Amino acid sequence: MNPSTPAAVTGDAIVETLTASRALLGVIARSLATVMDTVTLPQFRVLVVLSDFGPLRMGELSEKLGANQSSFSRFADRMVTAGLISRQVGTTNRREVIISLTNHGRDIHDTVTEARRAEIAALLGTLSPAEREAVKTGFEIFAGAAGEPPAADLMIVGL
Amino acid sequence: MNPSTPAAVTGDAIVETLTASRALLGVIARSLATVMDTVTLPQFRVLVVLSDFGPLRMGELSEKLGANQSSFSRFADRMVTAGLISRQVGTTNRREVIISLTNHGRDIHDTVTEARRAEIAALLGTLSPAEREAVKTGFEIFAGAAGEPPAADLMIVGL
DNA sequence: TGCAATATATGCCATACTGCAATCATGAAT
DNA sequence: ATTCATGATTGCAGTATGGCATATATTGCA
Repeated sequence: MNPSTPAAVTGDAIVETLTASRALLGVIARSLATVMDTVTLPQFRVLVVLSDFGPLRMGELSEKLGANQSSFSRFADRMVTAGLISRQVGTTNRREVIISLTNHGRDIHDTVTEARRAEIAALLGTLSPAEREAVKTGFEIFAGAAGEPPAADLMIVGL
Repeated sequence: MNPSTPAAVTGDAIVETLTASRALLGVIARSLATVMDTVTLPQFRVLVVLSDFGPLRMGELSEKLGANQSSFSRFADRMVTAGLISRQVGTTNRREVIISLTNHGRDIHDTVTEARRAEIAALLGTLSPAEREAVKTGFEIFAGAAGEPPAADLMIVGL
């Protein structure tokens, strides 16, 4: 279409991608800000995992979080005390302890998710239909190429 | 161009945006993983700020980080001990203490930045020139609409 | 029944981060 | 010279997270 080399195009695209990633990180951060006085980042991560997978055993949960099992037991203590999750003895196997979201925990997760959606919706709302379509297409292509990040990667930053 | 309502387009675009944001968060997280055994997230944030603004006074730095000034003094102790930053008495005003990046601190910041660039470049490299262009355009539009996130927002997530 | 395996919890201890109040060092002003 | 203001550090105290080794409870097996 134009005489610029592929390398040059790629260079620009990298810069745009990094800029957009900062912008999206801002959205993520602001959505979290609303609940950061109630939960810590690692704790929020637990809410996300439980929301994705449903109730899990202590061991499964600690493994998914990459945490030491014994560390996680006390980690869970704090979240139970805060009313974010609940412990229940396993029905079939009484030595298992099942962790579930409480309503409060689910509310917090949903609050963040909704804040994120709302901000992005508002942001896209300022665009023309053509621009929205361009954003959607670009993100679609990028997300397809990148794939879903492994849960373990996201935990590095606590989300 | 087609009969779909703006609302429907926006809805799809929101989903794509959220998906892409997870993908980008994965890139960010992996780029940090390489240095997470050397620095903590809050500490890395200091490296970013110093890299952006150059040497700063204790007070300026703690303010930019939204931290209590006395907390930050000991926070700085740890980073000095780790060889990430250095303290220097101010030249004009001897009660000021200037914080600068050490070579080690700069290296760590650059390592992360470079890892991020490299992964995005590799990712974009798998796309056709037309797709790269579409990604660039979409991200450009989105970033333009979103604007640069305030530093305070990024600090919520420690970056 | 006695013993090994499994799942979780506890004892102990270490580090990172945070805030408030008080202190120390330096510079500026009266 | 004394007093006041500024900038940073220190004392004290608390929360969150983390790991290693050990103890407890339950189950399954011999």
